[in-house]
Amino acid sequence: MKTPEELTQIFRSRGLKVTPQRQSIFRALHGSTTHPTAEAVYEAVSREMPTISLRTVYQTLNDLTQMGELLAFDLGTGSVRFDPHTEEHHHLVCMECGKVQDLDADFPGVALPPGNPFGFEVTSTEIVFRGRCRDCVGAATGGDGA
Amino acid sequence: MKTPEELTQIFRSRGLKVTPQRQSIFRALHGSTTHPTAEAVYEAVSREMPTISLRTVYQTLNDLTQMGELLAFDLGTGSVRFDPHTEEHHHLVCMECGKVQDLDADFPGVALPPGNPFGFEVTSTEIVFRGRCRDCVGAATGGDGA
DNA sequence: GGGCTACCTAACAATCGTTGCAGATAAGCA
DNA sequence: TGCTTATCTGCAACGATTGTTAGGTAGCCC
Repeated sequence: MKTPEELTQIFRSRGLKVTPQRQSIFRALHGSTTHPTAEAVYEAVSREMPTISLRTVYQTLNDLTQMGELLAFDLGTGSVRFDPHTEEHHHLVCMECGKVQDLDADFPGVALPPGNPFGFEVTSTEIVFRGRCRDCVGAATGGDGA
Repeated sequence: MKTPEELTQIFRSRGLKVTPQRQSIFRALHGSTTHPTAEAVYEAVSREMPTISLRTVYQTLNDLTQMGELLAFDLGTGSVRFDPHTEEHHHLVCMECGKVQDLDADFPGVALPPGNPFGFEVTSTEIVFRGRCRDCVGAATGGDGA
């Protein structure tokens, strides 16, 4: 994720206005290491700007996504998540609590079979490991959730 | 996907009734090689049973999913898709038309780093190739969509 | 065949995430 | 400062899905 300052430059250079709302969203995203939903970003921003509307947050997140400064993905957890980490990487999805972790490992063997039998033009490859995160494993085997 | 006959057995053995509606849904799924939405299953079944309600289709699809006879997944195409192909496999997702194709290839190198640094317990691994399907590539490069 | 009970339909409301719209507001520039 | 135009906000609406209710139907077991 670029810094709020860089994003400000980018917005200006595209003729987009840099409003306090947008700056607040930039900061929220820059400080986030998770994969927030639009709702989560809205909550974070609301703390310093209580009058911001959810609509504006969606709008700005979509703008950033279209500009490639943010990735949007939907792993079946109910709502779209935004990822400030725009380089190709993979995900660990906990089926119990819905948490999503980044995985930066490289998987060199992952490519479509040679000859491209599907005629499919691959833009990005994502590996999703589903299962249970450390916390949920611990809660189940060790401390029985109490 | 098990055959309609097998599913009939399974339902019976669980004390669930095997109604014509359910049988029709079994058939629709068994004959499907795609990843239909609930709506698509509803349309297919409606052809041979026009009075069936969408509610019943949702109900039965959820039952099958809970029994593990069907996989439900959401790749960000707007609605949940059901996959009669319950063995581990992968997907090609067209970002243009939303189509989803199965990929049965095996990727032996895909596993979390040894030592399990994340404490993550993997249940299933899915690889999602995003890009453009044959049809959309063809429409863009060749016949300009006409 | 009869009875119990699950199941089905129909209709409607509600939920949730997300987006369209219209009018008010303010950023950026001269 | 003043203007132009992008942006913001609030609200309504949308699409997918589920809950509910009531009444009728029919599967399954004896």
